[in-house]
Amino acid sequence: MAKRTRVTSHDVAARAGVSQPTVSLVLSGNPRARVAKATRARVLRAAEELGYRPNLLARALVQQRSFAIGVVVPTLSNPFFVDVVNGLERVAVAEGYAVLLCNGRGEPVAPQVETLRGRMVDGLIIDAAGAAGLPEALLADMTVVLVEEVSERWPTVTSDAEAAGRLAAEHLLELGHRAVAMIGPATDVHALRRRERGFLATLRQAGVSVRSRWLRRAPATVRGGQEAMRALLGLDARPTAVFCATDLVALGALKACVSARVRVPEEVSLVGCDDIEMARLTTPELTTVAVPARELGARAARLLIGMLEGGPDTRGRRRPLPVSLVRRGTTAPPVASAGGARMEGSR
Amino acid sequence: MAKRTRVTSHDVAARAGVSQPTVSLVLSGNPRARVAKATRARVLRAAEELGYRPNLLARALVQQRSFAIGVVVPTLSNPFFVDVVNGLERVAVAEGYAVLLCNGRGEPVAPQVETLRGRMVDGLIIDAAGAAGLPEALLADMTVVLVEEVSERWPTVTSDAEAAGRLAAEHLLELGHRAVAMIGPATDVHALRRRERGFLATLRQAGVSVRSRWLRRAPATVRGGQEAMRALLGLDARPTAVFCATDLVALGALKACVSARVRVPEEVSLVGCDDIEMARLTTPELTTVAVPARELGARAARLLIGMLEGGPDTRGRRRPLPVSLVRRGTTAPPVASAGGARMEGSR
DNA sequence: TTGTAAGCGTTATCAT
DNA sequence: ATGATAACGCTTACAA
Repeated sequence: MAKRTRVTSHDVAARAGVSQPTVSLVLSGNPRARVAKATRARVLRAAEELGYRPNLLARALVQQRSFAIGVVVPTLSNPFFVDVVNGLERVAVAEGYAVLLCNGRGEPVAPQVETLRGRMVDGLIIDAAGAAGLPEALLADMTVVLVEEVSERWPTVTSDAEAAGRLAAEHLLELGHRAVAMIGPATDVHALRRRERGFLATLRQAGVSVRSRWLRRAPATVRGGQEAMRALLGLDARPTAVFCATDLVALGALKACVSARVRVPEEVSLVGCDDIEMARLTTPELTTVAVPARELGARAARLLIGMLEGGPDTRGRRRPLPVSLVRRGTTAPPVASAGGARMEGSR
Repeated sequence: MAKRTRVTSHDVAARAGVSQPTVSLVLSGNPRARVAKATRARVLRAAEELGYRPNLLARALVQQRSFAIGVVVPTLSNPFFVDVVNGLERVAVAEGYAVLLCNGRGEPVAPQVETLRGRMVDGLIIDAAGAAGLPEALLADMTVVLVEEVSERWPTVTSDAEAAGRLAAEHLLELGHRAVAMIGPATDVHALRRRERGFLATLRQAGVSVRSRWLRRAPATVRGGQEAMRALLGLDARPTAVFCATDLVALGALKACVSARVRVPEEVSLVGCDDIEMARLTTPELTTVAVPARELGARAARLLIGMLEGGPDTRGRRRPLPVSLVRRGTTAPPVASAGGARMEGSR
């Protein structure tokens, strides 16, 4: 709020020579508002002249409805989440909802949810932010949709994360890789765990097991991928292929390979997951599994708004969004000599 | 808002056997609240048991203060702005302000500002979103800080954009480049214009002029850079070096070169601007001018909050934040044969 | 068709 | 130390 008091519906009423509720009647777009043409015109002109903007807070207070939805994402530094948000905002705005975006920045989300709650958002979309770990009371009596998580309690929108892992595994197996590693999630992010599970299960079914030293865990960041890959390259026995839980990790891994002068894909194949824009900008381009981020967001928004508007029961779990393998430059058949060479560490 | 009505201070009052204002007195953390220890304890317990959360909307309404600041950025798909937001959020949250983030998504910002205004944010930070072009009335009686823009009307926080252009030019000149091109901004984004101006002015002072066909304009996106670079490479006479207004553009340009099998930096040098994380992930790594995004955001937040709290006049324009050249792999001296070769277009 | 009155959940200014 | 009472700016019956 600015210091000097803003123009209210009272001011408009005074100027138009009508009562304040009449102003409200005219301006709130209430369909069954029966106002004389003349007064309506006067009110509209007065509002225009005064530059009147309704106070949405006051409106929300009385309507018990803010027409705002809260969105919690773990970070915006991963372009994947930016895409989810983009998809979701487009829908929300079109439906007349404002989006209050809470950037987790890696910090605990509870306070953020708290804030959103306090600001009386009509509903909440929580994306991969560990809603399961949230105190029960925090989300009591809230309308919530979860993205990329599972829950008995709230409806969810997910991608087919296990399929993502499976596709990556099948691709590597098909190329002939048997010495396969993975850089999985360091924290308990549901979708990433499922990618891992799908990957490992598929390998196992093919009779390939991932040695424990080849199953690394790293934060879902470039740096995380970089460090994990560095460790992998430092091992006596190296894998011929690595699946990374996210593209950001894969980009870090690729960087680590380049720094260590390990050729990709000749010496080691790399598969990411998400298909962020950056995946096409490296050389070689990153082979990855495309996950429909925007559609994930759009669906979540549609589902939430549907629930808010109390339409027919839309909560029925829809099937996960399909993912697809995108073959690019970081994967190739393994060379025969794999599994033994040792590198001297870079940097 | 959820359907079933939420617990209010009245409920707490009833349970604690006190009046509602007493509850407010206890819970609002008012320093000069003189409440008996016993009552205070009872109130706190009742609140705890009921899971009471104050309605920030109601509070804002009566206090004429929402403790929220609005932030408008042109897009979150450029990591640079994500960093600005990160820097700014850290400060805001520490100072007890919530951040209402408005993602421009390339669409006009007026409606977004409108929303923020309606939601009674205490102040507004507008980053490179063309606040100058906004209708006068829209920002009337608002407390505003501009980032990376100039304005007589509002205080601003900027980086030294002209220096950014100058550093890029000096670097290229030093390497011996004379056939120099630039991919500038397609729209009127102030900082980008100034980068361009600094670049061109420095070249001119060194007696180098940029041919008009070598001065391209493109949206500040990867695709924009890609297409502009493709056009540049298709020219009969090619430049030996290209300065891109942003890293995203430079990344696109680099990609275009790789696709066209034009070697960087041997055949063409590339300089970006911003120093986003991605700049270090390509091969070769991108030479760029580092701009302190987070610090830009942090300063803006500090300035705005200072104004809101009505501290001493902090509005005095501070000097722009310094930028610095980061020499990496996409720049090298030109080869002698430059300026003539023609490529057959890729794709 | 329009004005009056009530109330949304707070905080703030008084009496008591 | 605490309890009425009056805002804050709006929407929504209900009266006129």
